[in-house]
Amino acid sequence: MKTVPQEQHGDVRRLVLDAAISLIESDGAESLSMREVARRAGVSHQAPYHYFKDRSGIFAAISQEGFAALANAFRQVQTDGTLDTTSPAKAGFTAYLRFAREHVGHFRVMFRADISGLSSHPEAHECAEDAFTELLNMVARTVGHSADTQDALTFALMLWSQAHGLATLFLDGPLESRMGSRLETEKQVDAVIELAAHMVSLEAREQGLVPAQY
Amino acid sequence: MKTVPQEQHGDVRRLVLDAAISLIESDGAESLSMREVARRAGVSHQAPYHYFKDRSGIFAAISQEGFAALANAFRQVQTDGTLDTTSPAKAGFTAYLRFAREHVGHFRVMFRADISGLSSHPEAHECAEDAFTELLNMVARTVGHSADTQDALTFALMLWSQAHGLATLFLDGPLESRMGSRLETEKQVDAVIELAAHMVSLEAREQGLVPAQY
DNA sequence: CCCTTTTTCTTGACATTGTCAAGTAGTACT
DNA sequence: AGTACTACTTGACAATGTCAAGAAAAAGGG
Repeated sequence: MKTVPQEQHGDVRRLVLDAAISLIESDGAESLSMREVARRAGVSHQAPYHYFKDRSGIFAAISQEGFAALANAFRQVQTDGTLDTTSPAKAGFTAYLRFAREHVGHFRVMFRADISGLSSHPEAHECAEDAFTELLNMVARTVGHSADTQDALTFALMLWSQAHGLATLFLDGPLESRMGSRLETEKQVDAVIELAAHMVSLEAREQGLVPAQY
Repeated sequence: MKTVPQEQHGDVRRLVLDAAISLIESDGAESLSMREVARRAGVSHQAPYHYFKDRSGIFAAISQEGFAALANAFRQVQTDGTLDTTSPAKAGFTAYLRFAREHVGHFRVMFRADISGLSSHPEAHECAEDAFTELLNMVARTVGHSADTQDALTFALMLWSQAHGLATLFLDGPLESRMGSRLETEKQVDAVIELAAHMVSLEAREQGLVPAQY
């Protein structure tokens, strides 16, 4: 088993990653600079290169971390057995939106093919695959289990698209100005979630889906 | 030692924009460089500055162009009076995804708050507002007209989220590797569209929505 | 035609960036 | 002590965004 770099003394790797994430949160991925990150971590401009091959290495590490956290979030959606069968998708939607809001820095990297590093960094790619698997599991668990694999995939993709679109539109989309306060925005998101979850129920009923309890 | 003006007083502005868009399409917005764009447009490294205030000015122009084109696309969805009442949202979804696929360069800029310039460039912002208005119109026209303004907004946002999420996931998301061929991907997208459109029909029927024909 | 003004583009310069190369202080083990 | 390795640092270089200033070309008027 491989040793994962843990909290040693003043772990520079962690400092660098956190600086990068907070930089992305505040100014977007565009303006992440190796040197600025190093500066904020209080190290020389070359220190980060000891932990990350290059700039894209930092992005890859962030997206890896992000997908791992997302998979975790999926895993924790209603595993306690108390399923809301009238609105089975709501918990999933809410969890996705919360993840996006609480991990803005990660989220902004994970879904950008040009910087996510999923194609070039296998370890990040694996975490993404894992997250997708957990998504499928979550859908089967909460909404229902399709007999046909293809149908299950399509259903899951539809749900993911809905959640992902909502998250990206409200995070980075052109809606900020249109919405008034932060509270207003929150209310609007909840309304969309409610509507979408209701539609999912209708569809699930028509398809005769039932949650895979266990 | 200067290059012959092969383009007849060709609009440098257009050349620069097209070079930028194609660069973003192939390598992502991250790697758009003023100087590379100028090089591809066959002009000096400072020529673009005559048409765009700075790098962000180019992005703003692209997102403005993009939102204008998107508004246009919305306007053209089923204006011929032949509405598909059993699957009223399908045309809209399809149009959105076609727009995304045919304007990848624009699309990648329009929905990134850090580079879209919507907050700093009013003319781009206005085009975005316009596109949103046209979205609302399109929804009322094809799916149905809600009495309650709030409901109509929520419904439109739900539809937009669904379409947008699907577009972004398939354009830049972690699905490329999972999908096999390009054809496979296309089929999967169509399946999701079909499912989503079906759900919209169910919901519209329950809400008693009817398309606003005129 | 020439002269002036404005638009359009160029060259030059500078600070900042990503990254390679090489050096150095500390720790671990022999 | 010596040797190897880790975790950095300093130095250098090409490339980038952008400011400043100049040149060329076009436009307009006499």
